[in-house]
Amino acid sequence: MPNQTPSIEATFGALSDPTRLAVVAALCNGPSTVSDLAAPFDMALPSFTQHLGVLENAGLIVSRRQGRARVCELNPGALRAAEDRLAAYRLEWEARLDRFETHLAKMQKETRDD
Amino acid sequence: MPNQTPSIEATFGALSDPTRLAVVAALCNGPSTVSDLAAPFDMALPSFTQHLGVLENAGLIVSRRQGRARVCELNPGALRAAEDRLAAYRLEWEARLDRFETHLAKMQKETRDD
DNA sequence: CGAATACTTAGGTATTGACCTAAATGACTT
DNA sequence: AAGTCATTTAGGTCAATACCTAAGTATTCG
Repeated sequence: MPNQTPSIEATFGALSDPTRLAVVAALCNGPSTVSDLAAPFDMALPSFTQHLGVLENAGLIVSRRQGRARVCELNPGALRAAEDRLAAYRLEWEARLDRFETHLAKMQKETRDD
Repeated sequence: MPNQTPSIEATFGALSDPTRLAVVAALCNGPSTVSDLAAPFDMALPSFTQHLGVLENAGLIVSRRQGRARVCELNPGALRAAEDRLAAYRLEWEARLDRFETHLAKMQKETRDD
């Protein structure tokens, strides 16, 4: 069996390599076989399929056998999950900044009122 | 000198570790010193500061010396950059799906019209 | 069936990454 | 100036990752 719902760390880890990032970009244009995906890279095939394994374990791609080839496809759900996670951090930080600024404004007002 | 504008791979790599992800989460609540950040982790300090170094090289945090302590702070710009990159992939994929569905619909219509 | 195609499996090397301890620095405190 | 606190530097271990070559399996084609 492939894996459970992959951790967000695994997703980010999968995206932390230029080869794998390029594969994700390529798959934006639609599903593709392993060898078509591998063609642009100056890398032995077993090394390349290892990268595909990382992407698949991270849930970023799915694949199915089709005859003697294997077709890979992007899973936009995983992209969205990573995106949402980052947005949550950023929003939390921005909310804190807002609170801080409100607090500062109140302090200044109180100082004026003394 | 610290570094140039960090690559998106470096950013994702920095986010691919549970310790570092927890640091990012902690820094959402505001700036903090190295030892305050380190306190929750069962890890020697030099190991922990190595993680901070990875986050800083990736542009996810910035730090300044303050007396004998070092204060770290989140850089939401880097979060946003990573978020935008993921969104771009996802949107490209979704646009492709739309085109594909439009194409399918047209094919069906033409078949009916034969 | 035999040859070609599309991958996968097996197994090895070299670099990187995550941790550690011990010792050094730099900055306040008394 | 001596002591303490916050962090860094130095240097070493162990496991994981990124690659490789060679050989195997599965599928299609002639």
